[in-house]
Amino acid sequence: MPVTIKDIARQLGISYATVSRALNNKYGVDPQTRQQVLETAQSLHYRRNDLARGLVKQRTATIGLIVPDITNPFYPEVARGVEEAAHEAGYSVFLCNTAWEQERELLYVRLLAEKRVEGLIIAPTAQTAETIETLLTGQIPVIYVSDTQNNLHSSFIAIDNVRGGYLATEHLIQKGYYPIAYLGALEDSLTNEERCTGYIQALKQYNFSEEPLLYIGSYHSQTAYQIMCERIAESNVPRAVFAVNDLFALGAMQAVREHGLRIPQDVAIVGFDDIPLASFPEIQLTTVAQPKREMGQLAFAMLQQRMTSPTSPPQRTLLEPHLVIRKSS
Amino acid sequence: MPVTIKDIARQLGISYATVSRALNNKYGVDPQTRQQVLETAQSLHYRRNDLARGLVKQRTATIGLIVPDITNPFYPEVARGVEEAAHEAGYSVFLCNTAWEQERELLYVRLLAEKRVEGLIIAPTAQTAETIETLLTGQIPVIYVSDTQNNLHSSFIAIDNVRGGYLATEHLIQKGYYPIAYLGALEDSLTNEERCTGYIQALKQYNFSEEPLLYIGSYHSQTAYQIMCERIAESNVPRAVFAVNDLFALGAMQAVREHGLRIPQDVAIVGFDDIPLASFPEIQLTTVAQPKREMGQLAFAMLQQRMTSPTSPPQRTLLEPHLVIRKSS
DNA sequence: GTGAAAGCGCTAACAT
DNA sequence: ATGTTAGCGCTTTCAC
Repeated sequence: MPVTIKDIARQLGISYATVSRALNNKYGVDPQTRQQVLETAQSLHYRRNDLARGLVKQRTATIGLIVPDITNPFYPEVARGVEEAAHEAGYSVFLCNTAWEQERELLYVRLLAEKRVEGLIIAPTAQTAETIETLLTGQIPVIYVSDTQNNLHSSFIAIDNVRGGYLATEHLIQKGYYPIAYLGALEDSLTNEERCTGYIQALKQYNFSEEPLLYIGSYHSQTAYQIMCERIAESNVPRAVFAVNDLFALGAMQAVREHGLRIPQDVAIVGFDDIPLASFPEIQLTTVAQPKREMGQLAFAMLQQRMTSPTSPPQRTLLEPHLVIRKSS
Repeated sequence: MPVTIKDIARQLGISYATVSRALNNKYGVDPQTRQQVLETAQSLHYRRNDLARGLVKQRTATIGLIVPDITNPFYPEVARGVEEAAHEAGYSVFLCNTAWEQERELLYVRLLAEKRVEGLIIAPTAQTAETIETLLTGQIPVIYVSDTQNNLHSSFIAIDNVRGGYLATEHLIQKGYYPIAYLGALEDSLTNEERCTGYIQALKQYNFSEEPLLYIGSYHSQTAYQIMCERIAESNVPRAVFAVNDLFALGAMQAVREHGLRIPQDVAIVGFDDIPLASFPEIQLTTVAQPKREMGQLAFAMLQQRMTSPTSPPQRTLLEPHLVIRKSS
């Protein structure tokens, strides 16, 4: 049985209210008493019980952060941003990983709500926003990060994926590559759709005769690799590939290189995210950069705003994407 | 103000004890009553308060996982293993990232203890074990992962770093490379030291005339890169490099390649961890593999054992490292 | 099958 | 400056 403030009070022969006051640096405690309390707390290895504290204070100073894939370097970067900002504001953050499973996502939302986190930042697996909203029913403010949301009452911060897709594709078109394929995922769907929309827009804009070439697979690390391998086996290789994210681009790159094709001479590749690896010498992946860390920080700032004034109107922040051209295209 | 079981009870004109029973699927509740309770709970958007529940039950079904660097692909993999195992056992896990800051690590230990997690899995930043132990004073079971511990009363699961360092260096020696440098970090110290010890052992074993060549820097993503750049600038490039981990190896690789040197013809490189990238075609990094996912799963299994029988003797698991030879050496 | 009541560890009035 | 007390939301005896 852990030590409580009552144990301290008993040992000192004082009331436990005084102990509480001393421990929390409140006014009206004799400096000497406080000193004694602090000392016995130390010697008894007292640890305050945040469950009890949260229960009475109706505050936990904790937020939840739910990400779909901790294995994709993009999300850890965002997470660090959130963490930095939260830490500075006196909040601690509980990070949960859903591994692209929608069921887990809802589980964690429920769990975090039950643990009474004061806010939630979610990089959703798909268009689960509706479900999440009904699950929370406005009880806890939510900020969606790296994912736009259709329903107008929810706040999000994301990059302009359509524009990003457009920029990437435009670049490939201007380089004269033809045909250009889009390599995407089923999950991650809204993000995926938007980037794909940008791709199609660019195609239409510049060359309406070119049909979209969509390679869509499930979101596993090997998907992009496999899809490209199949195309190569069929001798049906596109001149250029725009991948929904850098991990997919890397998978494609791997497949292309393993089959002795050169980048960009045989196949040009563009990704999305600008993960640390993209700038690596032998990778040199052209990609649409996202301000990951900043997105995390901003997400927390938005959340804090909603935590302090829940009635404020939802914020919908769309960041400008920025194409980073490297040797892969 | 959130909905409580009292609200449900009031609306139904029953006592809230019954509501609690119904909600928890306890015996002795009229099926019809239960049904009604469930329905009103739903319609009122009731969410149970885990703070209150944990307070009375003295259980939270939650564990904490503290990692030093979520940005290093090694840790997310371990984290997934922990999560999988924990989830299966009905525990949820709160992941905390210390960013290699010892102060933060202690902060999180304290925080998680106050939140009454039932167990802690820590991949420590350094030899903080002593401090952590005194902080917890046996109140919460701890498993150290990916880090051996000197004090015999603590449990850990780690790879045999000395052996790993030995294997890597032995490989480079047998390839005939000379001189061989060790590229390590200040932080991560015990792990670092052990791998370095293995390196020195191999050197002594095979060629006692060769002096250890130690390149030690702080643990930032750019450190390895910078150190190697300096050596290259000085025209003082070792024939081979054994790096404390794959991220360092990658940094070295980047420096080497940017300066027009070839791998392994000019400089051979070996890493440690076998992160997903290591097998990438144009990387092909020889490395000491660690069973990351399994380590996470085992860590949880060990923790569970200690949570159920806290008096059981500490377990000290040392896994066998496995050298994966690729083109970089 | 259900209600009344105690109590988990703590904070915050309200007294003194 | 300190003690007393109520109560946060819940589970769990113990009655009935």
